Order: sequence, then structure tokens, then C-alpha cells
Amino acid sequence: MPSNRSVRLSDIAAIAGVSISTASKALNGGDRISAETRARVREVAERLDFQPNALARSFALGRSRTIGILTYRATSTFAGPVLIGAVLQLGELQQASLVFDEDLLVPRQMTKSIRALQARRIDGLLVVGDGHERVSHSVTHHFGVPVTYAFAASDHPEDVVYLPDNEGAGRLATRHLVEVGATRIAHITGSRDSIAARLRERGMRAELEAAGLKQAGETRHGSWSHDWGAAAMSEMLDSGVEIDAVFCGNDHIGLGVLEVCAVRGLRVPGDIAVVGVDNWEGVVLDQGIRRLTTVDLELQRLGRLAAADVLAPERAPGEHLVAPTLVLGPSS
Amino acid sequence: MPSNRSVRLSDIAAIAGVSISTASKALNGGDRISAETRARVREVAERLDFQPNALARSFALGRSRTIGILTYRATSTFAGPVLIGAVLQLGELQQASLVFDEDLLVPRQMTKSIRALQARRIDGLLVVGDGHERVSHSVTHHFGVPVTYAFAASDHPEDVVYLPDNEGAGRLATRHLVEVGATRIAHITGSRDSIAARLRERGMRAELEAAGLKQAGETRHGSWSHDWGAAAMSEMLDSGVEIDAVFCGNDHIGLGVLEVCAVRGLRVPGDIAVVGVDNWEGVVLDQGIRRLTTVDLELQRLGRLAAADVLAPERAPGEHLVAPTLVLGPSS
DNA sequence: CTGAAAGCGCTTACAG
DNA sequence: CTGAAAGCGCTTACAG
Repeated sequence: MPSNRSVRLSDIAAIAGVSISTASKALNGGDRISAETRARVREVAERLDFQPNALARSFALGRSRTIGILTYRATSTFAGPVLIGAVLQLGELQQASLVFDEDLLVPRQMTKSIRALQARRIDGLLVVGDGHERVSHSVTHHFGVPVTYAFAASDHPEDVVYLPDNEGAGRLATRHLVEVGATRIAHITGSRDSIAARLRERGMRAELEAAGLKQAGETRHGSWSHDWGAAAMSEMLDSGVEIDAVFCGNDHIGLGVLEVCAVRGLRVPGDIAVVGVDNWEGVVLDQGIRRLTTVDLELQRLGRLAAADVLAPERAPGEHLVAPTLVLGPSS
Repeated sequence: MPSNRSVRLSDIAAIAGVSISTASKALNGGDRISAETRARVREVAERLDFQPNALARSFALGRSRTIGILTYRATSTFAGPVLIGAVLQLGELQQASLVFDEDLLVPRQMTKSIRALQARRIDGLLVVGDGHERVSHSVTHHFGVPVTYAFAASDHPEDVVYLPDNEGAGRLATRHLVEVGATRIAHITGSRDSIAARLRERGMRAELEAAGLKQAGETRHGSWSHDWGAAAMSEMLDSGVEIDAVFCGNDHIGLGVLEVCAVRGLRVPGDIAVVGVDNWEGVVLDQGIRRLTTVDLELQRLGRLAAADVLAPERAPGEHLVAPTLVLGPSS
């Protein structure tokens, strides 16, 4: 029963026999107050289950405890986890989220969203993008409150930006393959134009070099699909390149590679070890059974970190890369 | 530039040469006011880009324009889209979301979340569950504001509940198969204990009956996996049951079925038409190319509808089923 | 139709 | 250490 619907600070003060200002200080921990007064007020507040009216508090302090979230395609496969991580993190920090899904490149829409967010007196703003491939116009200068970019590259170098560490993902996958004994590692990946693909490849190269290894064959660029993975793997095997592992640019490609291995009677990981990227649940798990070793870019955690950053007392400008994790499966 | 940071209603009033109360009435559309006064005030407000302080407004009206969201496993595959739909819908309605992810069955956690939400003076509450299989304890009586349940069965019959129409999904899939000419429709699905599985099957039965058809063979219950789909399909074909279509309880099963068809040289949909359920992007799409006809339970829309319901002036108690949609692919 | 005044429930200098 | 008072910026009866 919500019996405390209307317990006010003034009630607490009256019962404790102090003024409202003293009661306020007692509860909020100011310093010029006697220990016994504080204890008495707190005891009364506790007993009456006092919950300070958040509306009045916000009004008095000028802080809304609401963070704006400006999203571009919130429903896309990869932006979804970022958004969910953000709203969960904000909730844990007792902050509400005011979410607008807009295309940051359309000035008209932006203006409308920006005005609405300003009117709501948000305490900070989180911009959630749709990955590496798209640069967002910086909106930081429109706001007098902290702005953080998550999963979005901003065009302003002083902005605080959180991105997945795609290069780190390539390093992590490759180091793992080296550690399980692979020495002839091939690479099949997505579009040549993709920034993420390039970064993952670069990470692989760095790690190969560190291990004193050479890449097996040339990188095969194509699409991010199962069919491309299968086609490229077939070609590669037919070409006679000797390989004992494949680092795949994403999970779909990885599954295509696995399929070709199965058809050709190659044992995985005995003959060929395979690692993907994304840890995309629907792709990589079949009713809880994992089919592929993969690298998780930790997008939900990225959302959480970026959201917490908006409220952090100290914020460092520039890019923050979120460390990926390796998820072991039967393919390595 | 946020030059309007401190334009207040009193500024507008002063410039327009009216009192604050008159200015307020002019902007908020009260009736006892002259047309010219209203026009003049509005013109001034427009010119100065006046944005009423949402904090003051909330305080005066006692409405926070914030909706609480109580989630159980917000990050699960199916609850995610519901949550995203909800926060996007609320944003469009200018409502902030205060999200707590808690297990509704753990009283301790609940109590804490409920108190925090009450303290924030939320205007309404949305409970987001994790599907049909789990019944949530009703929390409605803890709140003096509207409570709606999304993707969650409540144990109180008067609660307002939004659920996917699993029976409708079974009907929709079956009707489609009938319409494309199937007459011997088999059913492979998940666990016998699953409520969703039972409802989908019931929908199929109803539609078969309506079409004057009999199900081909018995329903095969197993897991929701690709491997089960393949195994069950193989068995079924070996058993000699004549079939020209399979209604699959989910997409993974559907893909398993497709795989067996491919191996056995059965043309899809020429020899056998296949329909799944879920429209799970990673499963059913390969880089934009669809592999399966499926039924989409419209979970994101469910989240939107439930969120809008919290704020609706009239709310109908009981279950609201959200209509599924058919998504055509190459398998039917 | 218009405006003076009270009220929403806190916080925070400031005087005592 | 404590309390009276002003202030946060709106809305809303109510008197005129």
C-alpha cells in the first residue's frame, strides 16, 4: 500500500521537532549539524518511510536526473545492445532516459530533437550511432551539458567517443589461433570498404607479425555472409594454399567456412581452426549449443560505459576503445 | 547556441505587457482570454524561442513525464525488441523512461525498485517480461498510477497485458501454406512444455480444420534448435508420411528442415513448402538475403503498443494480443 | 478578460 | 548548531 504518498519533509521536521532547513541538512549530510539532531531526524524519516519528492528536488536543484539519448537506427542489429546497455546503466544510476531516434545527418529533425531535449533540461546527452562506418555530425556545441558518443564516430576531435576495438578484435582472434598452435592463418572477411573489416585485418597483421608468422594466402574480401564465407573457403582450399586456421571477419562467414570444412571432411579444429567476430546469438548458438569460437565486441558493455561516462565527474576527450572478449567454442 | 537558456515565462509576460498568469494561459490554451492577447503573447514567446522550464512545470503539475520500466532480463533475445520499442515510443510521446532490470519473483529486489520508482513520482509503469512461459507477480497494487504488462503474463486478471498472438501465428502460417496449395502439412516444433509451442500448434489445428484438412503425421516435439529440426525432418521423411509442407515452430527448426530438404534433393517450395516463426534476423537473413518464409511476432510493435497504453486515457483490462505478420521468403 | 497571490516541496545562503 | 526566509518557475483558483 502506498501509505507514504504524502509524507513531506515538513512532516519529518515537525515530528522531529526541528525546522525544515535543519531536517533537510540532516538528511542530505551537510556538516554544520549535531550528531544527535541528525540521528533523530533520520530515525523519523526512516520510520515514516520518507521519500523526498523528486520533482521538487529537481526543481530546486535545476537537475532533471534525465539523460537524453539521441539514436540513429536504434533498432539495428548492433545498435540495439548499445541502447539497451545504456538505458540499463542509467537506470542503475537512478537516471531516466529520454530517447529520440533521429538521423543525425538530417538538420531539420535534429533541430527539433535538440530543442525538445533542451526544453526537458536534460543533465547530459548520449549519442548512439550505428557503428564505425558512419560519421555523425557533432552536436556537442548545442548543449551546455556533457555529451558522449557511443558506437558513433563524431566529426569533432574533442568529443568523447566510445567505439568497439575492432583492431583489438583482430589481435585477440589471431593470438588465440596462434596459442592453439596454428601457423598458417588465413583471413576471409567482408567488404573492402568497411572500416571495421580493415581494422580487424590490421589487428590480425600486427599479431601475426608479433608471432613471427606470415598470413596464409591473401585476404579475401567479399560480403558479410554465410554464402561468401563458404565460397571464399572453397576457393581458398582449391587454390592449394596450405592453411590450418581461418580468422573470419564475422560469424556468418565463419559458419560458411565451417560448412565447407564439414563437406570436405576437414576436422575442426583438428585440421582447421576457425574464429569469427560478433558473437551474434542467433547465428552462433543453436538452442544454447555454441557452434563457433568468436570475438564479442561487447556492445552492451560499450553502451553501459558510455552512459556512465556522461555522468562521470571527469571525462577524457577523444576515442575510448572498449576491449573485446574471446568466446570459446568448438571450432578452435 | 543555447542563447535561450534563461528565457522565463516572466520575461515573456513583461515584454508582452501582461501578467505571468495571463501569459501562462495564453500559451497553454485556457479559454477566458482574448484572441489578441493570446496572439501577442505567442508572438513574443515565438520570437524569444521560449521553452517552458520542464522542471518547474513538472513540479507545479505533479507529473514527472517519466514512465518507469520494470524489466526481467531486458537483454534476452526476445525481450530486447520489446524494451527498445517501448523506449522509442515513450520518447516520441516526450516521456522519459526509468528502467530497472529486476527479477519480479525476488521480493527484496522488487521492494527496492518499487520504492525508487515511487520516489521518482513516475506517471505510469510498464512491466516488461520475457514471454509467455513465465508468470509475473502483479505489482499493480503498489502504484497509484497506470501499470501495463508487456510480453509478460500477470497473475492478476484485471491487469492490462500485452502478449504476442502465438495462436494467431500458427493460424497465419498455416493459412499461408494452404493458400499456396499445400494439403499435407506437417508440424515440427519445440518443447512440449512450452506454452508458446502449444498455442502455435492450436492455431495450426484451427486453420487446418477451417480448410477441411488433416495434419500430416503427428506433431514432433523437441527443442527449438536447427539440429532438432533436421533430425525430426529426416525421421518424418523416413517414416513414409506424405507431406508437401512443414510448419516449423521457430526459425532454427525451419533452417534444419531446409537443410534436410537440400540434402535429399527436395525442391523448396516446389516439393515442400516451409514456414518458420520469429523472423530472427541473424537466423533468417544472410547479409540481407532471406532464406525462409516466417511469421514475425512483432515484438517491437508490442513494446510500442504497451508503452502507449500506459499513457492512454482509456485502458482496457485483460489480455491484448498483438497481431503477427507473415514475412515472405523463398521457402513458400 | 486580466492579474495578484498562493502553492507545488525542496535547497541554500545567511543571520542569529 | 539552528531556523526564518527567499528562491527555483511554473499553474490555478479566485477576486476584480
